[in-house]
Amino acid sequence: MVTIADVARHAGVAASTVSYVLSGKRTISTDTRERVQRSVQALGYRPNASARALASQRSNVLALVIPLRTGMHVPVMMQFAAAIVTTARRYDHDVLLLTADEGPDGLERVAQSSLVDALVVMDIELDDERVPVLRELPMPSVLIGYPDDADGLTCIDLDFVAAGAHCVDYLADLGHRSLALLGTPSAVYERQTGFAQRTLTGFAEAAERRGVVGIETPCEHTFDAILHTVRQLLDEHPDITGLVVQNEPIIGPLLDVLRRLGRRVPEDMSLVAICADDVAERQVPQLSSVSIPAERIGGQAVESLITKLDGGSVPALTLVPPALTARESSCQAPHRDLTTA
Amino acid sequence: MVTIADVARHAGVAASTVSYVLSGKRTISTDTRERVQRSVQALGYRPNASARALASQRSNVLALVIPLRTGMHVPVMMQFAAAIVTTARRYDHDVLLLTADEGPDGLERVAQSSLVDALVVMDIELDDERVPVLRELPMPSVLIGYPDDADGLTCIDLDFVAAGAHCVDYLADLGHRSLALLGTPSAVYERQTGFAQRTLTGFAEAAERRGVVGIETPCEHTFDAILHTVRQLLDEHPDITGLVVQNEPIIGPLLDVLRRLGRRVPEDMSLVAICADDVAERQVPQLSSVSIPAERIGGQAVESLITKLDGGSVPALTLVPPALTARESSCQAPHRDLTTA
DNA sequence: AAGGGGTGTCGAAGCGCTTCGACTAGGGTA
DNA sequence: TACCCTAGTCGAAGCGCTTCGACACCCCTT
Repeated sequence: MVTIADVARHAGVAASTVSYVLSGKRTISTDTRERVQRSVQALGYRPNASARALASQRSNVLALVIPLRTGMHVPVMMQFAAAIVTTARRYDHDVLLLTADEGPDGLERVAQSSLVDALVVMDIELDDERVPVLRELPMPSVLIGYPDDADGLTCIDLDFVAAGAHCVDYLADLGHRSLALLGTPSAVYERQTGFAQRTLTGFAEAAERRGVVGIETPCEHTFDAILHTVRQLLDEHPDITGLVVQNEPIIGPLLDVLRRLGRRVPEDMSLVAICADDVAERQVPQLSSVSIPAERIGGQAVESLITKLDGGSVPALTLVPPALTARESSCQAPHRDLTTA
Repeated sequence: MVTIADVARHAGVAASTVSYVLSGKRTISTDTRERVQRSVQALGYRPNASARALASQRSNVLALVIPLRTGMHVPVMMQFAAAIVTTARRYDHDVLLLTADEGPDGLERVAQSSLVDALVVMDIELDDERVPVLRELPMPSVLIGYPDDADGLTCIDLDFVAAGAHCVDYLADLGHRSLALLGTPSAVYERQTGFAQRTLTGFAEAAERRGVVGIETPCEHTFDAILHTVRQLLDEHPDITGLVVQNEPIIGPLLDVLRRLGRRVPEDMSLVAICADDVAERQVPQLSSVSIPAERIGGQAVESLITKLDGGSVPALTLVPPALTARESSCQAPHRDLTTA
C-alpha cells in the first residue's frame, strides 16, 4: 500500500504538504499542488481511512439503523436506505448498516468506539428506548420519525397526522360519509410506531371534524386475513364507501378482495392509499394516494446530519406536508337514498 | 472519551497489558485480568475503532454491495442483507453498505483505503465488470451469485440451473407436457444476470430431456404487463398446464390474472414458483415453490469471508441444492384427450 | 546451589495521517 | 532602506491502539 510519505517523496515535498493539497485546508502554490496531484495519480494513492479517522477524529461514516422487523414494508425502507447512501456519498461519507435488533447498545457501541460520527435512526416508536441513548451520545443524530418527547433531537418525517386527515378531507369532499382506515398489522400499532399512530390520530380527528363515520382497523398481510378483515368491516358497516389504506403489501390482494366481495373500485368504493407512488401507479385501477417521499426525507436526513457535523444548526422537527394525487381509484360518492340523508 | 491509558492507570498496569486482556493474545494472570476487567467496566471503556484498525491493520468491517436496480426483488435482497449483518455481528464485524451504482470504483475505494477488510458482492452478472477488480483486490471477497469465469473467486449461490430443472421434472412427473417459465423483467436478462440466465438454462435443458414443451417469457411488474404476457402466452400455447414463475412481485397479480382468464389453480394450471417461502405461503392457494434460502446463503457468505480472513480456505464455488416444497398450487395434469396423446 | 524454562508484565516503537507552530522568501509599505 | 505581512512550506507531535522484544520472577530440575 502506498502511503502519504511515498507521495511526498515522489513529489519532493513534505508529507504535510500532501495532506494540505488533499484537504485544501491551507493555500498551496499552483505549481506544488499540481506536482502533488500528479504524484497521487501516478502512484494510485488512497489515504488510509483509519489513519485519517484517528488523526482527524472523523471517520466519515454514518450509521444507518434500519428496522428489519415484522410488519414493516421493506421496499419503502430500501428507498430510504438508497437515498441515504446516495446522499451520504455525495458528501463523501459512507454508511454503516445496523439492524434495529442491536437495540440501544448497538448505538452506543458504534458511537463510543468512534466507528461512525453521526447516526440516522429509522422506525421510531412513540416511546422509543433508543431516544434517551441518542440524547446522551457525543455525536449528532437524525431520526426518521419522531417520538412523543422529541426534546433535544432532530427529527424528520412525513406529517402523518396531516396525511390521515388529508385522506378524510379528500373523501369527504367527494361526498363520502362513511369511511374506514385499513391500517398496518396490529403488531405495528402495539409497539406504538409513530407513523401508524399518527395517521390514526389524523384520520379520527378529521372524521370527527367533518362529521363523517371513521372506522379504524388493523390488517395483517396474508390474503385470508385481508379477506376476513374487509368482509367483516363491510358486514358491520355496509354503508362504507371510502377506504384509506396504510399498508402497502396488502394493496394488490385488497383490490382482488373487493372484487370478490362485489365492490367495484371506484364506483362502489373509493380508495386512497398512503404509499409510494410507484406502487399506486402499478395497480389497476391506479390508486389515488398520498405518497411517501422516501428519497426526499432520506436525503434531507443526511443533509441535516452533515450540517450538524459542520457545526450548523437545523430545525428540531421537520414535517413534510403530505401530497395527495388523485388517480383512478376514487370518485364522487354514489348517489344515496335520501331517506337516510 | 476514555482511552486504554486511562484504563491502565485505573488498574495500575501498562496499556499493553490492558490490550492483552482484551484480545487474549497473551496469558495474563487471573488477578490482573479481573482487575483490568473491573476497570474497563468502571470507566465504560470502548476501544477506539480507528486506532485499533490502524495498529492492527484490521477494520473489522465488511463491505456489502447491494443492487438497488430495476427488476430486482427488494424483500429478498433485504433477507440477504439481514442475514449478512446478523452473521457479521456474530463474528464481531460490522457492515458497510454500498450500492451497486458505485460500480468497480466503489470497491476499489473502500478496499484500498482499508475502510473494510473484506467484501460481499451481490447480484453478479455473467460478465460482471467488478469481477476483474475483485480478483486484484488485496483482500478476500465472496460473491453471492457467480460469473461465467469464476476463476480465483469464492462464490455462493442457489443452484438455479438445478432449480429450473427441478421445477420441470416435478411438473413433468405430474404428467404435464407443456410448460412455460414466466421469468423476470427483460432488463434482468439483458444485463445477463446469473440467476435468471441459469434458471432459463436449467428449464430448457430439462424440458428437452423430458421431451416436454418448454416456453420461456420474461414478464414486467405492472398488472397490465402481466395480463398481456399471460394472455398472449395462453393464446399461443393453449395446451400449457404448468407454469414456473421466477418473479416474486408478480405472483399476487398473476393469480388474479389466471382467474380472470378462467384458469383455475391448480385444476387447470399448476404453478411452481421460485421464491421465498413466506411469499409462497401467503398466497391463496399456497404456492408450491423452490425456496430461496437467503438466510443460509447470506450467513454462509460471511462465514466463508471470516474463514478467509483467518487464513483458512473455502470452496471456490458453493452451490446450494434447490428444495421444492409441494403446496396447493400444483397437481396432476388434467386428463387429456387421448387422440392427442 | 546453580541453572533452565515458563509465565506474566512492561516499555517502546510504530500504524498513516492531520494539524500546529515556525520558518523562509518575496513583495509591498513607509 | 528597513520593516512587516502574507503566502507557501516544513517538521514534529500526537491521535489510541497493537505488538514485539525484553525482563523479572518463580518453580522445578539436576
